[in-house]
Amino acid sequence: MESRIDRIKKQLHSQSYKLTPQREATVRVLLENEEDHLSAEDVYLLVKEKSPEIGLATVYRTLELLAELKIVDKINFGDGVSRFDLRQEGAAHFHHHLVCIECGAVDEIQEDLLGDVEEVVETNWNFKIKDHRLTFHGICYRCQKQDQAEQPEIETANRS
Amino acid sequence: MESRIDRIKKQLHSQSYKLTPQREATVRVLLENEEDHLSAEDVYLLVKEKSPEIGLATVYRTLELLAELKIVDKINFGDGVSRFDLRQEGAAHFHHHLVCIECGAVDEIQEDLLGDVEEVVETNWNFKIKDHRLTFHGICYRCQKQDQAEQPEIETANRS
DNA sequence: TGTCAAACTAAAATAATTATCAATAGTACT
DNA sequence: AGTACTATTGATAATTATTTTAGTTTGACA
Repeated sequence: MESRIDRIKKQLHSQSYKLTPQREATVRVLLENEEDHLSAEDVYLLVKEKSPEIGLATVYRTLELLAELKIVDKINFGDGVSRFDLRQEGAAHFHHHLVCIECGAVDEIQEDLLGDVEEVVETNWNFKIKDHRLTFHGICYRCQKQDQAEQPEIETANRS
Repeated sequence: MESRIDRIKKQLHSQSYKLTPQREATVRVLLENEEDHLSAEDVYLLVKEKSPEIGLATVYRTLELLAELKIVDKINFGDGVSRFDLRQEGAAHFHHHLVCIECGAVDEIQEDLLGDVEEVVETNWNFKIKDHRLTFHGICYRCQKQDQAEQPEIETANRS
């Protein structure tokens, strides 16, 4: 955990940026909430709990900076806010997302599913891929289970 | 073209919405610019050319409605504005996008590249997929060509 | 210690989108 | 045709997310 911060520090230094206390606080929040997909506002509120004097603009600037250095990914699920996600260390590409249209949960897929697809795109469309975003919208396993429990008659009803 | 409008009209009627002149004007703009990925503002300006009395809010409302009925797709490339795209008729899935990080151009891929991937996701993650978004970020063929023309020495320089 | 640039906070500005609300158009019924 | 009703619209205010600005603080280095 600490080592993770150290490495981020080095990444910043290598581009002659500094890991200021505010930036460190922001990174820590991201580390502590790696599972979630926090919006800038979310990050701001969490950072504020530990460092109340921090400004929203600083959080925005820090996230922007981290995104530029590819330490975090800025993603957009179409709900109007940008979300920020720490990159897996050493991951060459972006992970994918499963967005549940019932409960809004966002799960991650770390595996790279697009190897073959990328090859096709690079050769067929002559496009040099640098990054990708893949998001599935649908119903997560939790909601499927719940739906089944609530409306077990659906299956028979449809059989008419 | 006219038949396309007719079909959209029917789709609206089937949900008891009407194809008002304003809505028709908006749809026409989308049809005439099917290749582009217009923002709400873009659509508004184009609609205004033919029907100057139309209001911005109406365009937003219409686009929202069309998106709800799955007649258009609302996409978000992370540049802060939502873009709107007519669905291919009968297309079960969303088409994919190639966003050039140099010139900003957005090209489309109509083929469905994700058949296999979706199957994997549905079974391995137990996720019922309803829709997907796949966007590649990279360098389009136009910029690749241009880069080559401008800096033909790069290749030899690297060979040192 | 003094200087300078980077980074900070708070507040104002901007951009995109949404909500409000009175006016209008269309429709259904008499 | 006339009235009541509902959907839709345009203008504009409000909201939300984000960026910029202005002035201040901090910390590295001569």
